[in-house]
Amino acid sequence: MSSTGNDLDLIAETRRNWTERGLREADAMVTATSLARSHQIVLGRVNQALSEHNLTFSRYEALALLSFARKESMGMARMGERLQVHPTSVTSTIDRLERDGLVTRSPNPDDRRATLATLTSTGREVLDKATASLEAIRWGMGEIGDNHLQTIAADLIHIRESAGDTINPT
Amino acid sequence: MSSTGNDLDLIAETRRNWTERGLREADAMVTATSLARSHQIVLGRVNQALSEHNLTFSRYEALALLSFARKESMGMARMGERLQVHPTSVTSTIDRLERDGLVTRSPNPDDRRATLATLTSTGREVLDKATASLEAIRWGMGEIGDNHLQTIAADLIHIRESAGDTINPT
DNA sequence: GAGAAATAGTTGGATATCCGACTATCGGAT
DNA sequence: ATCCGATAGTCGGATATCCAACTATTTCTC
Repeated sequence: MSSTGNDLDLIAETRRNWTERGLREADAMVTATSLARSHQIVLGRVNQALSEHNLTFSRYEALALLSFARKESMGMARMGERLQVHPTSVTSTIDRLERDGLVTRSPNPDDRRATLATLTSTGREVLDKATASLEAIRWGMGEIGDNHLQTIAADLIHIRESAGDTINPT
Repeated sequence: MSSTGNDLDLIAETRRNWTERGLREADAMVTATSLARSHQIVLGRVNQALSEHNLTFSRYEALALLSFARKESMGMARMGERLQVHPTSVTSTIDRLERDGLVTRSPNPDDRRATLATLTSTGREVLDKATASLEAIRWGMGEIGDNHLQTIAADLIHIRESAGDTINPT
């Protein structure tokens, strides 16, 4: 799972191919590709670690978000904003969490359009165990030192900023 | 699409929440989350740009890979290795490219198990136009300067290396 | 107040991805 | 030569994600 079986640098190879063809924006292409590959690696490790808890990263994120909310409960629209996914993705995620007994749905008494998702005690337990698993694998970051991790996160701020994300000073 | 509508830094907020709860590996968590968000931003822009060509990034990558191959033709297993996706994903991608007339399937005369995917002339045209669109948006990297892009790609090498990817010196 | 505009959530449809299982074929070992 | 493990590709099933469209409410506007 960790080794790719390839004996050549796939990204350097792609850069070479494109450059031969007179590509512009080679740096942007390489960065975008590196980002995609890195994400694939990290997400794969995280999902692997979460699979023993019958979770995926999406579901884990939803549970964690609820755990921080007042009464461990939150409206679904708000969840979509926080998780930055489409409302239909929230519906889908909560469907499965509810099916597995980790979350319950209840009507919002103050707004009859709205639905509240609430963490169950089981959901809380699963979340805590899953969090321990993620800490054990350092959220998929392998043996990379904190200094490098901080550098990566700091550099990625350029991308988040370019999309209009709010960035607070550390 | 670019602005999130959130007036707070979602990642800094998550760090704060987790730190209050005594989380270990906060840097790893922040980096993993930043990576996921950055990927989402870039992939979203890229897919947006490709949508006018009826392509997705996955399909674009497959076309580009074929365009570099001898005779613009390649076995599907090899495509999976190069694109680093599961064989069934290659089947699925080629299905759609074939449906749209951008690629054809043909038997490999040297190995009756194997199937060759070959770029069609239409596929080649669509690829070239799509490439121009991606260059125009700098592969989703916005206005970020090449110096920053190079830094990001260089930092992400730590992650790729940790997964056993082959890295060639620049 | 009444109608229009905005918001909350769901459903249906599409794509991408993985996994397990299955068929066909290749190739090596005895 | 034959049998068995490895390889190529596909199919069915599951999840995640988006978009368009639809219902039910709420809120804003005149």
